Parts: sequence; structure tokens; C-alpha cells
Amino acid sequence: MMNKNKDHEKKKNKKPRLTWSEELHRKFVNVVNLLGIENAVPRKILAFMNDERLTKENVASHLQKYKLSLKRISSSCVPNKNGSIIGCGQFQNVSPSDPVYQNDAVQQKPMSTLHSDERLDSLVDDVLLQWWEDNNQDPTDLSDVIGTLLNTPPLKDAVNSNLGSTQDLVTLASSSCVSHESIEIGELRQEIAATRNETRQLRETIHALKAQQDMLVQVVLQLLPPNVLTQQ
DNA sequence: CCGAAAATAT
DNA sequence: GATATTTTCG
Repeated sequence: MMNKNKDHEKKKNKKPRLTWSEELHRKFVNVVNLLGIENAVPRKILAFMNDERLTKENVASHLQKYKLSLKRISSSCVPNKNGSIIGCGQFQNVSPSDPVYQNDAVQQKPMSTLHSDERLDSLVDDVLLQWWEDNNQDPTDLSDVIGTLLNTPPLKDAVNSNLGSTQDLVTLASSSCVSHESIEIGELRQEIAATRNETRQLRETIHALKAQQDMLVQVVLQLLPPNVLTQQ
């Protein structure tokens, strides 16, 4: 009808172009990790995210891009698997400026080579505190509450690796203490033991919570297929 | 409904 | 021109 009326000023019933803020993306990744890339299909993701801003198409589109980025990353880690010729000289050629690292989650925790003390601190400050912080946030947001734990893939690994290095910590601390002759080695040991114990408890808590969440996810998934409201 | 590809918008 | 997001298609 309207002559040369471009779609410009037409904001009738059209939703404005969605932009995936970091917050939205984080939520998205949370849910995807929660469901597992396996069952992460648009409808379920949408239901779990439960965000009025989103439409199934939005999610589908973002999922497509997300999978592509995952694909790129994994393939750059495992160049090939052909049991034939061609010496495996393939090097990773994904520069830090690669869009993959800038746009999509998949952030690596740069704390794998820190020294014992720092590692412990990192564990507490950078991971666990983060976790608590996130978990204590607005408990009305299902996706956030549920996703937080799994949201931080580095969490489990970080905890385990640090837990594993606790032994080293003990020996390290002991030796350095001995060399400085009698500096309350007893207290030190105690402290170490306490920390160790604390860490163990935290790990247990995390395991428990994860189990709870996994269970919850299963329940919701069972409840989903029928006809959960999915229209926006 | 899903995922991939083509079309647009930024 | 490159990306991000939307729309079309199978």
C-alpha cells in the first residue's frame, strides 16, 4: 500500500533486533551446559531460560552460532585423527584475537600454573566466592540458580586440581618452615589441615549441589515434552 | 520442531 | 568488509 515505504520506520509489531548481551549469553551458556549440549535444543533452552526477551528463533539462531564456535575450538585442539601419513605437525592457529575468543564464552581460567599459595587463594577468591556470590543472587531466577554451578566448568576442575596439590602444599610448607628452624610448624600444619578439611567440605557441598541440580534437570526435562508454555 | 544456509542489518 | 541476527528452507 504505502509506496516505497521501507521497513525503516515500521515498528508496528516487530520486535527490535535482539542483541545478545553478555548477561544473556551467560544465561544461555548456563542453560546449555545444564542440559548438556546433547539435549540443548531451542525449545528446552527457551523454557529453561524463561526470559521474556527471547523467542525460540532467537535461541535457535544463537545456538547455531554457539555450536559453530564450539566446533572451531574443539577442532583446533584435536587437529586430526587420521591414522595415516602426514606427520602431525598441525599447530593451533587460533589467535587470541580470533572472534571465537571474543564473542563466545569458553573462557579459560588462566590460573593453572600459579604457585601453591596463589592457587589456593585463587580457588577461594576467584572461584568459590564467585560461586557463592552467584548462588546467593536473586533466587527467583531459575536459570541462574540452576546454571550457576555448572555454569563454571572451571569450578570442578579448579577444586580438584587444587585439592590434588594440597599434598604438595603440605610438603612445601613444611620444608620451608623447617629451614627457618622453629617457626610454629605445629600451627602451620594445623592451618594446612584446616584448609584441607575446608576444601574437602566445599567439594562435598559442590558435589551434593551438583547432584541435586542434575536431578532437578531430569525432573524438568521429564515435565517439558508435553506442552510447556513456549509461545512468546 | 530442528538445524543449516541464505538474507539482512549493523 | 566482517559480524551479528533474522528469515527461509528442507
